[in-house]
Amino acid sequence: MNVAANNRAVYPASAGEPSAGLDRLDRIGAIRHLAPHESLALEGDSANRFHRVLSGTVAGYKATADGRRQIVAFFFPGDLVGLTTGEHYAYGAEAVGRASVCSVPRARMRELSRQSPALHEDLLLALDREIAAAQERLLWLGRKTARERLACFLLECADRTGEPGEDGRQSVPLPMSQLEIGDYLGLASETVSRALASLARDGAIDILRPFAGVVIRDRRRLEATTDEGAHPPRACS
Amino acid sequence: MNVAANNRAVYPASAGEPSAGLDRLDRIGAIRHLAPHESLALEGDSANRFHRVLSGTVAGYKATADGRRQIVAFFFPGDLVGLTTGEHYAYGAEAVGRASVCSVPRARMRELSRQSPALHEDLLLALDREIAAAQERLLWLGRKTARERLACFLLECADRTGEPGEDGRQSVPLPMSQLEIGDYLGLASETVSRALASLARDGAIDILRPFAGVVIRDRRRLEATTDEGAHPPRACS
DNA sequence: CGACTGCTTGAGTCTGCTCAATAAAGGTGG
DNA sequence: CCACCTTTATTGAGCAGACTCAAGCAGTCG
Repeated sequence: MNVAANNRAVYPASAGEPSAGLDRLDRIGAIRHLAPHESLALEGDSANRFHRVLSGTVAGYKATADGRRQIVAFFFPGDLVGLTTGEHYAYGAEAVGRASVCSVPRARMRELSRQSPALHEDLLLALDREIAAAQERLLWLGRKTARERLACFLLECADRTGEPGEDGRQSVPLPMSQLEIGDYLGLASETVSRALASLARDGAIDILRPFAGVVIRDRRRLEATTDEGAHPPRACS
Repeated sequence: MNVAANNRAVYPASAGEPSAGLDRLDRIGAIRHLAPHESLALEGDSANRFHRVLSGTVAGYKATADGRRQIVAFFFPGDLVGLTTGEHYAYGAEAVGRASVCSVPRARMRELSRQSPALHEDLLLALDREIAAAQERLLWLGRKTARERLACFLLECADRTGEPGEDGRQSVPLPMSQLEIGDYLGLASETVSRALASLARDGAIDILRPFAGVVIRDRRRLEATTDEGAHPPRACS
């Protein structure tokens, strides 16, 4: 069995070093500022433009008829929202807190990507990462406990947006509410609160008060929590 | 709120009418026959070729260190397995029952897709569908009950591989075991069995004995079960 | 015709949800 | 700048859906 390195999604270069190919999009798109919870697109809308996050955070979500909601992805600065070849958006998108995006007409983008192989390559990579991320999260939602999901989530955020702090402790700002974290992880907000408290109790993290993120105090321990198993320490067969 | 039509993934043309662009792949790839549970690729393997399913079914999966498994996708004839721009496979793949695939070196494919816009277009579409499918399933795993997941799954299979039978009842062969269905839906196999029995008791489906699929007896009812809510019929606010 | 694998069904347990009450922040307007 | 109101987080109690463990029963394949 080979599961060693692949249990967390990898985001080579989303926030840190925005790729040269994508950067040119920022110059041709229309900038739009979003208030907290303002909608960028609805699920099923015809998809004639897509967006690149400039600042803040955007959540992509799906919902059931009776109001249950599942956040399908968080988009941070540099990420592309609404990538699809299809006619309609597969998910709705709204701002988490204040945010700004740059909207590019899909037609214009196609044209550009035909001209620039670099841009084209970057788009494929972005699609690829979106698939990998979604599938990674299928494992979380299908097979992991609340504590494990939280640990995975915090490590993901740390790798994507966390500040360096390579002395063992790393500050991880979390712009979204615990309810939104719950909608991302398939948990009730109360469970998120409890799981966070539990991780803090174990000394893996410190919770910022008032809640605005966490500090990873013991990354090793957090990584271990990523796969600790549902039941108490049960031996491997 | 607009959630009407988008709660199930749509697979425009996977089995029925394989696209002309992709078909040419079958001529240049090496055909490989797989025994039940034979592995096609391991998670993390370097991804130098990908595969098109010719017959049978292939499962793509991820696993945790302690052996829990999540099937990320089922691939039916005509589907592409292991599409990625990245260096390594994001998931392992193995045959469900007997299967055959056609393996194409990635390098060769790149070349072809540069020459043929039709093929290129088809590949983008396939990627797109893979994303949409994965995200759809995030909603299932994060927010739906066992019965709901089963109903969604059966409808998905019906739309992808089911035989016509548009007189209200449709035969849906299920080549995979209930354990595998469980690994796909994030459920224990016993729960799958119970949920199936429950749907049959409600008259939505008939279960083929010995287990090899179901017959959709009342599609309407099955679709309703797709979103019935965790708790007993609770009114919408 | 056995041995094995896969499905069914039951009993009991547990994780995570719901409901509820309280507390702490943040935003607003006087 | 403060009182007020809203939103978000915390914590407890109880419930329930799904899991585990276990036994029994086909059906299949050597």
